[in-house]
Amino acid sequence: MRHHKIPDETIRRLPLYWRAFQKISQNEKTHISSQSLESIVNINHWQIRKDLSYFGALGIRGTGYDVKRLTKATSHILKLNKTQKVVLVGVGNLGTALPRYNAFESYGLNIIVAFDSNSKKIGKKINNVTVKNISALHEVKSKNNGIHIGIIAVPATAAQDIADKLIDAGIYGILNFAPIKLTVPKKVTVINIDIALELARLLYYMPAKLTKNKLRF
Amino acid sequence: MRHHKIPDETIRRLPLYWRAFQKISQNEKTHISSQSLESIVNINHWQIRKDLSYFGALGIRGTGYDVKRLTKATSHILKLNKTQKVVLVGVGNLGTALPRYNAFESYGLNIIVAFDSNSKKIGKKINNVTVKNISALHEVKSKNNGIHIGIIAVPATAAQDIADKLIDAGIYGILNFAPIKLTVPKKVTVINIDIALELARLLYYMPAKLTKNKLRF
DNA sequence: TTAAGTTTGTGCTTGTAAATACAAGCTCAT
DNA sequence: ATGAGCTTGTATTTACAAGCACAAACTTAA
Repeated sequence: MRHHKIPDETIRRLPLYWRAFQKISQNEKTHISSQSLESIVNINHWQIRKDLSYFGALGIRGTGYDVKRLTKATSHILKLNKTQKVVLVGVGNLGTALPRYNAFESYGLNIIVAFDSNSKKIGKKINNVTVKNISALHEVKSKNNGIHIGIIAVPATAAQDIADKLIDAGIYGILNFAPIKLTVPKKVTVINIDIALELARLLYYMPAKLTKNKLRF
Repeated sequence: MRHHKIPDETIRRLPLYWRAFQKISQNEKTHISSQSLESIVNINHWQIRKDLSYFGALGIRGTGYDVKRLTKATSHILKLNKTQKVVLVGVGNLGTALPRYNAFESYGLNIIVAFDSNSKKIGKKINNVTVKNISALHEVKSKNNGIHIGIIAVPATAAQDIADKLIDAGIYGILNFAPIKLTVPKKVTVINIDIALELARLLYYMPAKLTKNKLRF
């Protein structure tokens, strides 16, 4: 199994496993079966086994998975074993919420600096994160301080320009909240979160009778 | 094609098309080909044609798609042709950002009331949205005012309880920001946005040399 | 009217992930 | 040490979505 390409969907689930392992290891339990893990993470036990098997035989038949070992393994795979520095661009409504959002900490992710173009915001501190002028974005590179991930929380019109600047500054991964598809070199990975789109999509699944509108087209 | 089940992935792209049509109809253009649409939404032209064909023959061969007609059709499918009322629960860091987030408006989505358990926040207004005590959540039902969508932006520990309450109050669709898988009846649709998870997932795709950590497991 | 040029709609192929079933491997009690 | 009872790892099947190619249908110009 080891040399197969790991499915993206497996990677998507991995942080869930990791978070569960963290929680379990706080209890006294040293081992856990895929069956009991299922009830924690709400993922089928066979799916769990298949996912974990991509990274080699990590479990012990008859006993289950060694929680410590799995924590170590998934930490390593997801590169969560040391704190990761993140740069944020855009401290508007959404951007301001992110440095305060403590869910990042649980993954060892740390927003260490923010940038904005609005001069009123520059110099402010959001939960210990200083907001700098966007023209200083290149500093991220020159300081070469191990920042490889950026969050874009600017309006759609500015997003591509910011993405280009981030990549210039040595960023290899972008979490993009702007509702636009960014064009980036192959070496750069972009993950999009389009909140309004998800909400709009949700509407489709609503029972039609609730939102009755007769219309032919 | 009409009677086939429409793929979820098609539904996921539909809001993107819709947004593009809105923009195009502001220009003078009355028709657009899948080819030119590709350059706007960054989705392959054959994918666009296949997606749209699920809803019947909406285009004209040799000419393209009638923008007005498509706007109407996609609006109807996504139920975006009239303003949709949304209820928000939890006005913490993330929750506070959402009523101010103008991206919702562009889809005709309208947060009309918010709830929180923190007494300090109750009575406040966030961008014209009043924050009420969470104990009054049932009002949503009694008023029966056409609210069928809820946003959960509370801590993971409280999320399931809030979900239950929302469903009791007549909510059929939940946008869940809490990092937990909600258990809901089949008639209710849940869409999850787990921001920290996406950021953690991004790490996996980063070049290993950048975050060098040697470790065997 | 006809032929050249466009553009859609869809059948077919390929790729990817979920679901299933079960053999292989481990533990523990006797 | 042996067999009953678990639990993993994976081969196979099933389901779904992407990618492709091209005939069908329309437009326009002569």
